[in-house]
Amino acid sequence: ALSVLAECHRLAKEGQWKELRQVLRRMLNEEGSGSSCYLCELLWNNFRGKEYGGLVWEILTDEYSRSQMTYDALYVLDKMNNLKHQSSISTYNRLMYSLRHTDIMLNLYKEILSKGVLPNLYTYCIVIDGLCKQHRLQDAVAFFEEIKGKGVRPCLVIFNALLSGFCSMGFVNVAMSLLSMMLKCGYFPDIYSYNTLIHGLCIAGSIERALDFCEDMERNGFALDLVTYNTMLNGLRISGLISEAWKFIQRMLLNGLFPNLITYTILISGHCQGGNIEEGMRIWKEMISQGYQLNVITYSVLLSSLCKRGLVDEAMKLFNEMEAMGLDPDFIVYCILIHGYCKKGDIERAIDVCKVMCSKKIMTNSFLHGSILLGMCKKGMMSKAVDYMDHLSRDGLLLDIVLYNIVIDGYVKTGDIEGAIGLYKQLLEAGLTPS
RNA sequence: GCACUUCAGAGCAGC
Repeated sequence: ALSVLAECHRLAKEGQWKELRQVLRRMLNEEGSGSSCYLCELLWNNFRGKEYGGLVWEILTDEYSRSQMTYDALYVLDKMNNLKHQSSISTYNRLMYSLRHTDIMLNLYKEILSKGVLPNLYTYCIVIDGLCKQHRLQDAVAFFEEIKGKGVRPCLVIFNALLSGFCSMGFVNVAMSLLSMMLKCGYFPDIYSYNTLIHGLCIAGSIERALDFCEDMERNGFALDLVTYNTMLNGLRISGLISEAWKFIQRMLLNGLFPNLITYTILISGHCQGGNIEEGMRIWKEMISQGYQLNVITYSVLLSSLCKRGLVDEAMKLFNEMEAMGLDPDFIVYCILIHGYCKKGDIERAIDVCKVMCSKKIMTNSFLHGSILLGMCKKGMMSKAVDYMDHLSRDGLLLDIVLYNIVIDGYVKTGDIEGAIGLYKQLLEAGLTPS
Protein backbone atom coordinates (compact mmCIF):
# COMPACT_ATOMS: atom_id res chain seq x y z
CA ALA A 1 0.00 0.00 0.00
CA LEU A 2 2.89 2.33 0.79
CA SER A 3 4.32 2.12 -2.69
CA VAL A 4 0.87 2.51 -4.20
CA LEU A 5 0.40 5.70 -2.24
CA ALA A 6 3.77 6.99 -3.40
CA GLU A 7 2.73 6.22 -6.93
CA CYS A 8 -0.49 8.15 -6.32
CA HIS A 9 1.40 11.26 -5.31
CA ARG A 10 3.51 11.02 -8.43
CA LEU A 11 0.41 10.65 -10.63
CA ALA A 12 -1.24 13.56 -8.87
CA LYS A 13 1.75 15.72 -9.53
CA GLU A 14 1.77 14.79 -13.20
CA GLY A 15 -1.94 15.49 -13.47
CA GLN A 16 -2.76 11.91 -14.43
CA TRP A 17 -6.16 11.90 -12.80
CA LYS A 18 -7.59 8.87 -14.50
CA GLU A 19 -4.63 6.67 -13.67
CA LEU A 20 -4.62 7.96 -10.12
CA ARG A 21 -8.22 6.90 -9.70
CA GLN A 22 -7.61 3.52 -11.24
CA VAL A 23 -4.65 2.78 -9.03
CA LEU A 24 -6.56 3.78 -5.92
CA ARG A 25 -9.65 1.87 -6.93
CA ARG A 26 -7.66 -1.28 -7.43
CA MET A 27 -6.05 -0.89 -4.03
CA LEU A 28 -9.39 -0.29 -2.28
CA ASN A 29 -10.78 -3.37 -3.91
CA GLU A 30 -7.98 -5.40 -2.44
CA GLU A 31 -7.98 -3.77 0.97
CA GLY A 32 -11.76 -3.91 1.30
CA SER A 33 -14.07 -2.07 3.64
CA GLY A 34 -12.73 -1.08 7.00
CA SER A 35 -9.32 -0.29 5.54
CA SER A 36 -9.66 3.48 5.81
CA CYS A 37 -8.14 3.71 9.25
CA TYR A 38 -5.01 1.92 8.15
CA LEU A 39 -4.63 3.85 4.89
CA CYS A 40 -5.16 7.19 6.57
CA GLU A 41 -2.45 6.37 9.04
CA LEU A 42 -0.07 5.51 6.21
CA LEU A 43 -0.86 8.76 4.47
CA TRP A 44 -0.45 10.75 7.63
CA ASN A 45 2.79 9.14 8.72
CA ASN A 46 4.55 9.03 5.40
CA PHE A 47 3.20 11.74 3.16
CA ARG A 48 2.33 14.57 5.50
CA GLY A 49 2.88 17.95 3.91
CA LYS A 50 3.86 16.45 0.59
CA GLU A 51 2.68 18.36 -2.47
CA TYR A 52 -0.58 17.24 -4.02
CA GLY A 53 -1.36 15.47 -0.77
CA GLY A 54 -4.77 17.13 -0.60
CA LEU A 55 -5.68 15.75 -3.98
CA VAL A 56 -4.74 12.22 -2.99
CA TRP A 57 -6.82 12.48 0.17
CA GLU A 58 -9.79 13.74 -1.76
CA ILE A 59 -9.65 11.08 -4.43
CA LEU A 60 -9.30 8.48 -1.72
CA THR A 61 -12.56 9.71 -0.20
CA ASP A 62 -14.24 9.74 -3.56
CA GLU A 63 -13.08 6.27 -4.53
CA TYR A 64 -14.31 4.88 -1.24
CA SER A 65 -17.76 6.34 -2.01
CA ARG A 66 -17.73 4.95 -5.50
CA SER A 67 -16.80 1.52 -4.20
CA GLN A 68 -19.79 1.59 -1.84
CA MET A 69 -17.52 1.72 1.19
CA THR A 70 -19.37 4.67 2.51
CA TYR A 71 -18.25 4.59 6.09
CA ASP A 72 -14.64 4.47 5.01
CA ALA A 73 -15.30 7.50 2.85
CA LEU A 74 -16.71 9.34 5.84
CA TYR A 75 -13.68 8.40 7.89
CA VAL A 76 -11.26 9.78 5.31
CA LEU A 77 -13.31 12.93 4.97
CA ASP A 78 -13.12 13.45 8.69
CA LYS A 79 -9.33 13.10 8.67
CA MET A 80 -9.17 15.51 5.76
CA ASN A 81 -11.08 18.05 7.75
CA ASN A 82 -8.56 17.73 10.55
CA LEU A 83 -5.80 18.39 8.07
CA LYS A 84 -7.73 21.38 6.66
CA HIS A 85 -7.84 19.83 3.21
CA GLN A 86 -10.95 20.89 1.37
CA SER A 87 -13.11 18.55 -0.70
CA SER A 88 -14.81 19.50 -3.91
CA ILE A 89 -18.55 19.62 -4.34
CA SER A 90 -18.66 16.55 -6.54
CA THR A 91 -16.98 14.47 -3.85
CA TYR A 92 -19.53 15.72 -1.37
CA ASN A 93 -22.35 15.08 -3.82
CA ARG A 94 -21.39 11.51 -4.37
CA LEU A 95 -21.05 10.84 -0.68
CA MET A 96 -24.37 12.50 0.06
CA TYR A 97 -25.93 10.42 -2.64
CA SER A 98 -24.70 7.19 -1.05
CA LEU A 99 -26.11 8.34 2.25
CA ARG A 100 -29.35 9.86 0.98
CA HIS A 101 -31.45 7.43 2.99
CA THR A 102 -29.91 8.57 6.26
CA ASP A 103 -29.65 11.63 8.48
CA ILE A 104 -25.98 11.88 7.65
CA MET A 105 -26.94 13.34 4.28
CA LEU A 106 -28.19 16.57 5.82
CA ASN A 107 -25.22 16.76 8.16
CA LEU A 108 -22.96 16.66 5.14
CA TYR A 109 -24.98 19.42 3.54
CA LYS A 110 -24.52 21.56 6.62
CA GLU A 111 -20.81 20.80 6.56
CA ILE A 112 -20.64 21.99 2.97
CA LEU A 113 -22.24 25.30 3.88
CA SER A 114 -20.08 25.80 6.94
CA LYS A 115 -16.92 25.22 4.93
CA GLY A 116 -17.93 27.66 2.26
CA VAL A 117 -18.06 25.03 -0.48
CA LEU A 118 -20.68 26.02 -3.04
CA PRO A 119 -23.52 23.57 -3.50
CA ASN A 120 -24.77 23.07 -7.05
CA LEU A 121 -28.02 21.82 -8.56
CA TYR A 122 -26.94 18.23 -8.09
CA THR A 123 -26.51 18.87 -4.40
CA TYR A 124 -29.97 20.37 -4.06
CA CYS A 125 -31.51 17.56 -5.99
CA ILE A 126 -29.83 14.90 -3.86
CA VAL A 127 -31.05 16.59 -0.70
CA ILE A 128 -34.62 16.83 -1.94
CA ASP A 129 -34.67 13.32 -3.30
CA GLY A 130 -33.07 12.01 -0.11
CA LEU A 131 -35.61 13.72 2.11
CA CYS A 132 -38.40 12.28 -0.03
CA LYS A 133 -36.88 8.81 0.21
CA GLN A 134 -36.82 9.23 3.98
CA HIS A 135 -40.52 10.07 3.74
CA ARG A 136 -39.84 13.58 4.97
CA LEU A 137 -41.97 15.33 2.38
CA GLN A 138 -42.57 18.44 4.45
CA ASP A 139 -38.86 18.90 4.97
CA ALA A 140 -38.28 18.39 1.27
CA VAL A 141 -40.78 21.09 0.39
CA ALA A 142 -39.34 23.40 3.02
CA PHE A 143 -35.88 22.89 1.59
CA PHE A 144 -37.20 23.57 -1.87
CA GLU A 145 -38.67 26.88 -0.70
CA GLU A 146 -35.45 27.69 1.10
CA ILE A 147 -33.27 27.39 -1.97
CA LYS A 148 -35.78 29.26 -4.09
CA GLY A 149 -35.57 32.01 -1.48
CA LYS A 150 -31.82 32.05 -1.98
CA GLY A 151 -32.40 32.76 -5.65
CA VAL A 152 -31.72 29.28 -7.00
CA ARG A 153 -33.71 28.49 -10.12
CA PRO A 154 -34.80 24.87 -9.66
CA CYS A 155 -34.33 22.47 -12.55
CA LEU A 156 -36.77 19.89 -13.84
CA VAL A 157 -34.93 17.09 -12.05
CA ILE A 158 -35.74 18.70 -8.72
CA PHE A 159 -39.40 18.88 -9.63
CA ASN A 160 -39.29 15.26 -10.74
CA ALA A 161 -37.80 14.26 -7.41
CA LEU A 162 -40.67 15.99 -5.63
CA LEU A 163 -43.23 14.40 -7.93
CA SER A 164 -41.75 11.04 -7.14
CA GLY A 165 -41.82 11.73 -3.42
CA PHE A 166 -45.51 12.61 -3.48
CA CYS A 167 -46.40 9.71 -5.73
CA SER A 168 -44.61 7.06 -3.74
CA MET A 169 -46.27 8.22 -0.54
CA GLY A 170 -49.65 7.90 -2.22
CA PHE A 171 -50.31 11.58 -2.77
CA VAL A 172 -50.88 11.50 -6.54
CA ASN A 173 -53.28 14.37 -6.38
CA VAL A 174 -50.70 16.58 -4.75
CA ALA A 175 -48.28 15.50 -7.47
CA MET A 176 -50.84 16.45 -10.09
CA SER A 177 -51.26 19.92 -8.62
CA LEU A 178 -47.52 20.30 -8.58
CA LEU A 179 -47.52 19.37 -12.25
CA SER A 180 -50.01 22.07 -13.13
CA MET A 181 -47.97 24.55 -11.16
CA MET A 182 -44.90 23.48 -13.10
CA LEU A 183 -46.69 24.03 -16.38
CA LYS A 184 -47.70 27.52 -15.29
CA CYS A 185 -44.07 28.29 -14.52
CA GLY A 186 -42.89 27.00 -17.86
CA TYR A 187 -41.46 23.65 -16.78
CA PHE A 188 -42.52 20.94 -19.21
CA PRO A 189 -42.62 17.33 -18.13
CA ASP A 190 -40.11 14.89 -19.57
CA ILE A 191 -40.25 11.11 -19.73
CA TYR A 192 -39.24 10.87 -16.07
CA SER A 193 -42.10 13.12 -15.01
CA TYR A 194 -44.61 11.11 -17.02
CA ASN A 195 -43.39 7.77 -15.81
CA THR A 196 -43.36 8.98 -12.22
CA LEU A 197 -46.95 10.16 -12.41
CA ILE A 198 -48.08 7.00 -14.15
CA HIS A 199 -46.48 5.05 -11.36
CA GLY A 200 -48.27 7.19 -8.80
CA LEU A 201 -51.61 6.59 -10.46
CA CYS A 202 -50.94 2.86 -10.67
CA ILE A 203 -50.05 2.40 -7.04
CA ALA A 204 -53.14 4.38 -6.13
CA GLY A 205 -55.11 1.80 -8.08
CA SER A 206 -56.17 4.20 -10.84
CA ILE A 207 -55.26 2.14 -13.86
CA GLU A 208 -57.71 3.97 -16.07
CA ARG A 209 -56.27 7.34 -15.25
CA ALA A 210 -52.81 5.95 -15.78
CA LEU A 211 -53.80 4.79 -19.24
CA ASP A 212 -55.22 8.20 -20.05
CA PHE A 213 -51.97 9.68 -18.94
CA CYS A 214 -50.06 7.41 -21.30
CA GLU A 215 -52.13 8.86 -24.11
CA ASP A 216 -51.39 12.40 -22.97
CA MET A 217 -47.76 11.50 -23.00
CA GLU A 218 -47.91 10.26 -26.58
CA ARG A 219 -49.89 13.29 -27.68
CA ASN A 220 -47.08 15.41 -26.31
CA GLY A 221 -44.57 13.59 -28.41
CA PHE A 222 -43.15 11.07 -25.94
CA ALA A 223 -43.15 7.42 -26.90
CA LEU A 224 -43.86 4.99 -24.09
CA ASP A 225 -40.59 3.38 -23.07
CA LEU A 226 -39.77 0.16 -21.25
CA VAL A 227 -40.14 1.84 -17.89
CA THR A 228 -43.62 3.03 -18.83
CA TYR A 229 -44.66 -0.45 -19.83
CA ASN A 230 -43.17 -2.00 -16.74
CA THR A 231 -44.93 0.57 -14.63
CA MET A 232 -48.26 -0.20 -16.28
CA LEU A 233 -47.72 -3.93 -15.90
CA ASN A 234 -46.94 -3.40 -12.26
CA GLY A 235 -50.14 -1.42 -11.96
CA LEU A 236 -52.06 -4.36 -13.35
CA ARG A 237 -50.31 -6.64 -10.87
CA ILE A 238 -51.23 -4.38 -7.96
CA SER A 239 -54.86 -4.27 -9.07
CA GLY A 240 -54.98 -8.02 -9.55
CA LEU A 241 -55.39 -7.65 -13.31
CA ILE A 242 -52.29 -9.49 -14.45
CA SER A 243 -54.42 -11.48 -16.87
CA GLU A 244 -54.63 -8.28 -18.94
CA ALA A 245 -50.86 -8.16 -19.21
CA TRP A 246 -50.67 -9.77 -22.64
CA LYS A 247 -52.27 -6.70 -24.26
CA PHE A 248 -49.44 -4.54 -23.05
CA ILE A 249 -46.77 -7.05 -23.87
CA GLN A 250 -48.09 -7.26 -27.39
CA ARG A 251 -48.09 -3.50 -27.77
CA MET A 252 -44.60 -3.35 -26.37
CA LEU A 253 -43.25 -5.87 -28.83
CA LEU A 254 -45.00 -4.10 -31.71
CA ASN A 255 -43.12 -0.99 -30.71
CA GLY A 256 -39.83 -2.81 -30.74
CA LEU A 257 -39.38 -3.00 -26.97
CA PHE A 258 -38.35 -6.23 -25.31
CA PRO A 259 -39.14 -7.34 -21.77
CA ASN A 260 -36.29 -7.11 -19.30
CA LEU A 261 -35.61 -8.67 -15.91
CA ILE A 262 -38.02 -6.28 -14.25
CA THR A 263 -40.81 -7.07 -16.71
CA TYR A 264 -40.41 -10.77 -16.06
CA THR A 265 -40.30 -10.30 -12.32
CA ILE A 266 -43.54 -8.32 -12.38
CA LEU A 267 -45.23 -11.00 -14.47
CA ILE A 268 -44.06 -13.84 -12.25
CA SER A 269 -45.10 -11.97 -9.15
CA GLY A 270 -48.50 -11.14 -10.60
CA HIS A 271 -49.28 -14.69 -11.60
CA CYS A 272 -48.11 -16.11 -8.30
CA GLN A 273 -50.17 -13.58 -6.40
CA GLY A 274 -53.22 -14.60 -8.35
CA GLY A 275 -52.56 -18.16 -7.27
CA ASN A 276 -51.26 -19.28 -10.67
CA ILE A 277 -47.84 -20.52 -9.57
CA GLU A 278 -47.71 -22.78 -12.60
CA GLU A 279 -47.81 -19.84 -14.98
CA GLY A 280 -45.28 -18.10 -12.75
CA MET A 281 -42.95 -21.09 -13.04
CA ARG A 282 -43.48 -21.23 -16.80
CA ILE A 283 -42.32 -17.64 -17.17
CA TRP A 284 -39.47 -18.32 -14.78
CA LYS A 285 -38.27 -21.11 -17.04
CA GLU A 286 -38.73 -19.01 -20.13
CA MET A 287 -36.60 -16.40 -18.51
CA ILE A 288 -33.80 -18.82 -17.73
CA SER A 289 -33.92 -20.22 -21.25
CA GLN A 290 -33.54 -16.68 -22.56
CA GLY A 291 -30.31 -16.47 -20.61
CA TYR A 292 -31.41 -13.97 -17.99
CA GLN A 293 -29.34 -13.82 -14.84
CA LEU A 294 -31.84 -14.10 -12.01
CA ASN A 295 -31.35 -11.81 -9.05
CA VAL A 296 -32.32 -11.77 -5.40
CA ILE A 297 -35.62 -10.05 -6.11
CA THR A 298 -36.72 -12.63 -8.67
CA TYR A 299 -35.99 -15.37 -6.19
CA SER A 300 -37.79 -13.59 -3.40
CA VAL A 301 -40.95 -13.39 -5.50
CA LEU A 302 -41.07 -17.16 -5.78
CA LEU A 303 -39.94 -17.70 -2.22
CA SER A 304 -42.75 -15.61 -0.87
CA SER A 305 -45.43 -17.31 -2.89
CA LEU A 306 -44.18 -20.71 -1.79
CA CYS A 307 -44.20 -19.58 1.83
CA LYS A 308 -47.67 -18.14 1.52
CA ARG A 309 -48.86 -21.56 0.47
CA GLY A 310 -47.13 -23.09 3.46
CA LEU A 311 -44.50 -24.79 1.28
CA VAL A 312 -41.62 -23.58 3.40
CA ASP A 313 -39.47 -26.62 2.77
CA GLU A 314 -39.76 -26.07 -0.95
CA ALA A 315 -38.83 -22.47 -0.35
CA MET A 316 -35.81 -23.57 1.62
CA LYS A 317 -34.65 -25.67 -1.30
CA LEU A 318 -34.94 -22.72 -3.61
CA PHE A 319 -33.10 -20.63 -1.07
CA ASN A 320 -30.20 -23.05 -1.12
CA GLU A 321 -30.20 -23.03 -4.88
CA MET A 322 -30.01 -19.28 -4.80
CA GLU A 323 -27.01 -19.27 -2.48
CA ALA A 324 -25.34 -21.90 -4.65
CA MET A 325 -25.74 -19.50 -7.58
CA GLY A 326 -23.66 -17.04 -5.62
CA LEU A 327 -26.50 -14.68 -4.79
CA ASP A 328 -26.36 -13.08 -1.37
CA PRO A 329 -29.72 -13.23 0.40
CA ASP A 330 -30.75 -9.88 1.79
CA PHE A 331 -32.93 -8.83 4.68
CA ILE A 332 -36.18 -9.29 2.77
CA VAL A 333 -35.32 -12.83 1.73
CA TYR A 334 -34.67 -13.75 5.35
CA CYS A 335 -37.90 -12.06 6.37
CA ILE A 336 -39.85 -14.15 3.93
CA LEU A 337 -38.41 -17.39 5.30
CA ILE A 338 -38.69 -16.44 8.94
CA HIS A 339 -42.23 -15.32 8.47
CA GLY A 340 -43.02 -18.51 6.59
CA TYR A 341 -41.72 -20.70 9.41
CA CYS A 342 -43.51 -18.64 12.04
CA LYS A 343 -46.83 -18.94 10.30
CA LYS A 344 -46.33 -22.67 10.11
CA GLY A 345 -45.59 -22.76 13.81
CA ASP A 346 -42.00 -23.94 13.39
CA ILE A 347 -40.44 -21.42 15.71
CA GLU A 348 -37.16 -23.27 16.15
CA ARG A 349 -36.45 -23.11 12.45
CA ALA A 350 -37.52 -19.48 12.33
CA ILE A 351 -35.06 -18.63 15.06
CA ASP A 352 -32.33 -20.62 13.36
CA VAL A 353 -32.76 -18.61 10.19
CA CYS A 354 -32.80 -15.44 12.22
CA LYS A 355 -29.51 -16.41 13.83
CA VAL A 356 -27.93 -17.07 10.47
CA MET A 357 -29.08 -13.68 9.33
CA CYS A 358 -27.69 -11.94 12.39
CA SER A 359 -24.39 -13.73 11.97
CA LYS A 360 -24.16 -12.05 8.58
CA LYS A 361 -24.50 -8.69 10.27
CA ILE A 362 -27.87 -8.04 8.70
CA MET A 363 -29.97 -5.93 11.03
CA THR A 364 -33.28 -7.23 12.24
CA ASN A 365 -36.24 -5.01 12.92
CA SER A 366 -39.26 -4.89 15.14
CA PHE A 367 -41.61 -6.40 12.53
CA LEU A 368 -39.52 -9.49 12.39
CA HIS A 369 -39.46 -9.89 16.15
CA GLY A 370 -43.20 -9.38 16.21
CA SER A 371 -43.57 -12.18 13.77
CA ILE A 372 -41.48 -14.51 15.92
CA LEU A 373 -43.24 -13.53 19.14
CA LEU A 374 -46.62 -14.03 17.53
CA GLY A 375 -45.57 -17.48 16.39
CA MET A 376 -44.57 -18.36 19.95
CA CYS A 377 -47.76 -16.99 21.47
CA LYS A 378 -49.98 -18.82 19.02
CA LYS A 379 -48.41 -22.05 20.24
CA GLY A 380 -48.82 -21.06 23.86
CA MET A 381 -45.06 -20.89 24.42
CA MET A 382 -45.42 -17.97 26.79
CA SER A 383 -42.27 -18.44 28.81
CA LYS A 384 -40.27 -18.66 25.59
CA ALA A 385 -41.89 -15.45 24.40
CA VAL A 386 -40.97 -13.66 27.59
CA ASP A 387 -37.41 -14.95 27.39
CA TYR A 388 -37.24 -13.68 23.86
CA MET A 389 -38.42 -10.26 24.91
CA ASP A 390 -35.86 -10.13 27.72
CA HIS A 391 -33.21 -11.16 25.30
CA LEU A 392 -34.20 -8.35 22.93
CA SER A 393 -34.07 -5.68 25.58
CA ARG A 394 -30.75 -7.00 26.87
CA ASP A 395 -29.45 -6.50 23.34
CA GLY A 396 -30.47 -2.89 23.62
CA LEU A 397 -33.54 -3.01 21.44
CA LEU A 398 -36.35 -0.74 22.54
CA LEU A 399 -39.46 -2.90 22.71
CA ASP A 400 -42.36 -1.13 21.08
CA ILE A 401 -46.01 -1.22 22.02
CA VAL A 402 -46.96 -3.74 19.35
CA LEU A 403 -44.49 -6.27 20.70
CA TYR A 404 -45.96 -5.89 24.18
CA ASN A 405 -49.48 -6.16 22.78
CA ILE A 406 -48.67 -9.39 21.02
CA VAL A 407 -47.41 -11.04 24.18
CA ILE A 408 -50.13 -9.57 26.39
CA ASP A 409 -52.68 -10.97 23.97
CA GLY A 410 -50.90 -14.29 24.11
CA TYR A 411 -51.21 -14.36 27.91
CA VAL A 412 -54.88 -13.45 27.75
CA LYS A 413 -55.62 -16.15 25.20
CA THR A 414 -53.97 -18.78 27.40
CA GLY A 415 -56.01 -17.53 30.36
CA ASP A 416 -53.01 -16.13 32.26
CA ILE A 417 -54.37 -12.76 33.30
CA GLU A 418 -51.65 -12.34 35.92
CA GLY A 419 -49.01 -12.61 33.25
CA ALA A 420 -50.81 -10.09 31.08
CA ILE A 421 -51.07 -7.60 33.90
CA GLY A 422 -47.43 -8.11 34.77
CA LEU A 423 -46.42 -7.16 31.25
CA TYR A 424 -48.79 -4.25 31.25
CA LYS A 425 -47.08 -2.86 34.33
CA GLN A 426 -43.75 -3.45 32.71
CA LEU A 427 -44.62 -1.46 29.62
CA LEU A 428 -45.82 1.44 31.73
CA GLU A 429 -42.53 1.36 33.62
CA ALA A 430 -40.73 1.42 30.30
CA GLY A 431 -42.50 4.68 29.56
CA LEU A 432 -44.69 3.33 26.78
CA THR A 433 -48.26 4.41 26.20
CA PRO A 434 -50.82 1.65 25.78
CA SER A 435 -52.55 1.82 22.44
C1' G B 1 -15.26 14.57 -17.63
C1' C B 2 -18.17 11.48 -14.00
C1' A B 3 -22.18 12.10 -10.51
C1' C B 4 -28.76 13.85 -9.30
C1' U B 5 -35.01 12.42 -10.77
C1' U B 6 -39.06 7.31 -13.17
C1' C B 7 -40.31 0.62 -13.05
C1' A B 8 -40.00 -5.43 -9.77
C1' G B 9 -39.73 -8.67 -3.87
C1' A B 10 -41.30 -9.56 2.44
C1' G B 11 -43.50 -7.84 6.91
C1' C B 12 -45.96 -7.74 13.63
C1' A B 13 -51.04 -7.26 17.79
C1' G B 14 -56.02 -6.13 18.98
C1' C B 15 -60.70 -4.20 16.85
